[in-house]
Amino acid sequence: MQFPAACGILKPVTSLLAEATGGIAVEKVRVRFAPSPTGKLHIGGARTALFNWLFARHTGGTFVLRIEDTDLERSTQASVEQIIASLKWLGLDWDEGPEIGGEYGPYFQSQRLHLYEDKAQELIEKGLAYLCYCTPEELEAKREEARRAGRPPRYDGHCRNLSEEECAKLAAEGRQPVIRFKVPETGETVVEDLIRGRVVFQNSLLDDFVLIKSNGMPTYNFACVVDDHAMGLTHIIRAEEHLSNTPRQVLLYQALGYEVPKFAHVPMILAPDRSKLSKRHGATSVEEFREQGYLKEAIINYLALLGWSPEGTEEILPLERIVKEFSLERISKNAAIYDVKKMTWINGHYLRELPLERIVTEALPFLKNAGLIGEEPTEEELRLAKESIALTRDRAKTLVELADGVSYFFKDDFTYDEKGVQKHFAPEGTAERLRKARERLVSVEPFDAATIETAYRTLADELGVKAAELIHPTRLAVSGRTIGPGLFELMALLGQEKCLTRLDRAIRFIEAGLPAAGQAEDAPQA
RNA sequence: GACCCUAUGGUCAAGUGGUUAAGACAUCGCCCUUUCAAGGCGGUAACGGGGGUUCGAAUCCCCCUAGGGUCACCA
Repeated sequence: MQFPAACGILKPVTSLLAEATGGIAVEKVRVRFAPSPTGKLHIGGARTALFNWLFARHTGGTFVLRIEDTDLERSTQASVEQIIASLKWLGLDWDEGPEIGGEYGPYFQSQRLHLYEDKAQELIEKGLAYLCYCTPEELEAKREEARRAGRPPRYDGHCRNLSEEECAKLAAEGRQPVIRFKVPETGETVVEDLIRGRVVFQNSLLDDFVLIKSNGMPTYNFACVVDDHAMGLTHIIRAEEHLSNTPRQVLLYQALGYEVPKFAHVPMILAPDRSKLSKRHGATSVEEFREQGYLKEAIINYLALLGWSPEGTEEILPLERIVKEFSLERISKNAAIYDVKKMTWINGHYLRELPLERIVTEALPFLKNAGLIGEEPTEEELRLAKESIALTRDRAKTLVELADGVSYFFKDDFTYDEKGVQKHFAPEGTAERLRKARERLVSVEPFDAATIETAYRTLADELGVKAAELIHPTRLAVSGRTIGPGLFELMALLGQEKCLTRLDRAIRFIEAGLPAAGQAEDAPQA
C-alpha cells in the first residue's frame, strides 16, 4: 500500500550496500565515445566524450573509443587523426580503442562489417527484417508525393512481403537491395532515460528503417546497436539529438534478444543565437580553441559546467574534483548556449594559477609563432620568456594575448601606442624629464626594481612633479604601451642598456615633433 | 507538418510545495593603484503566458507559446 515509503527506505539501503562494498558495482560500468570521423572534434563532441570519460573514471569503469566510419563519402583518415589528437590533448584517455586495442576490437566499424552482415542475416531469418529493392529515386518520389498529400514521408513497406520470385526478378534488373527492419505496426516503445525519464514512442509512427545499405555498409542505428552490445557497454551517454533515434535502437535490441543498456541523453550545446553550433559561429573545434590560446584545463572545466553542475557553488574545479563529484543525476535537461566569455575567464584563471613552468611550456609555441623566439630557443630566450611571462601572465586571458603582451621584451622595433603618445609624450617638458630620468638611470646600481623605483621617486621629488609624470612616459618609451606589468620590474627585466637605448629613442621621437592630432593637452597640469 | 525534448536574470546555473529565489560569467559603480589586470565591496537584472491542484506553487497537472531535436541507403 505504501510503496513510495517502502522505496524511500529501500533506496538508502542499497546505496549503503554499495558504499559498504567499496563502491563495487554489481555490473562494471562500460561507456564509449563513438565519433564519426567527418571533421575535427567539435566542442559538443568533446563534451560528450568528457561526460562519458568522467562517468567511467568516477565509477572506476571502462572508457571505450570507437570510430564510426561507415559513411564512405565523408569519413577521412585525417579526421580520425585529428579527433584522436584532440582527445589526447584534452587528456581524455581511453581504455580500449584505436592505437591500444582491447578485447572487444576492432574499434573501427569499417573493420566489423561481417558482424553487421551476420546480425542482419539473423534478423531476416527470424522474419524481422527483409530485402528492399526500391531505388533511392523511387523512394524520393514517394516521399515527395506523401509530402504533397500532407502525409508524413514514411517508407510504405512496399517490399515487406515480396515473394522469392519477385525478389529474383528485381535482382535480375540489376537492383542492389537494402535490408530493412520490420517495425511493429502497433504498440509502443519505451525509452527509459537516466536524464529525461520515461519517454514513450508509438511504433506506428516509425517506418521500416534501413539496416544495411545497398553498398553493404550498416546504417548508424544498426551498427550502433550491434556494437554497443558486442562491446558490452552498460551506459549509452550521448547528445540529445539521438533521443529520437533511440526507440528504433530499443526495437533492435529486443529483436536481437539483447539486454537494453541504460541511456542518458545529454542536452545539446547551442550557439549564442540558439541555433546548432556551426562554423559560422567562429571557433567550434577543440583544435581551434587550442590555436587561440586556450588551455585544456579551461576547456575541460568550462565544458564540465555546461550541462552539469557540482553540488557546491565553486566553479573553478580541477579535474580530480570533477571526477570525484561527477554524477549523471546532476546533468541538466535544457540545452545550453555556449558562452566563450566565461571560458575565457576560466582560461585567465588557469593562466595565472597553474605552475609557471607549465605556462611557459604552453606559451613557447605561441612565442615562436609570433616570431619572438627561434625554433630552437637559446638559453637567453628561454630565460627571458620565463621572466616576462611571470610578469605578464596575470593580465592575459589567452596564450595569444600572453605572447603579444611579452613581445616588447624580445623586439626593439615596436611602435608607440597612439593614444599614449598624445597623453604621455605630448605634454610640455616630457622630453626633458625623460632625459633627466635617463641620466639618473645610468648610475642606478644594482639595476633592480627597488633601486630603480627609489631613483625615480627621488627624481620626481627633486623635479617637483608627480611620480606618475615620470612613470607613464617611461613606460611608453620602454614598451611602446600604456598598459603592462609594474614599470620598475619591467625595466629591471629589460636591463639597463635597453632601457637607456629606448629612452634615447623616445627622446629623439618627441623632439622630432609629434604628429599633429588635435589638441595635445586639454587638461593643463594643475 | 508529425513526433520527441526543453522552458529560473543577457549567458551558465542552484532550487525538487513554505527561501529576502543561491552562486558564477558578462555589465555598471566604488576601493586599491604608476597603467592594465587581479583582488575587495556594492548595484542593475529572472521563475514565458493562461488555467487548475493545494492553506500555500519556480517546484505537481493541463493548454498555449517559444526554442531545440528527429523524421535519409548521414552519423
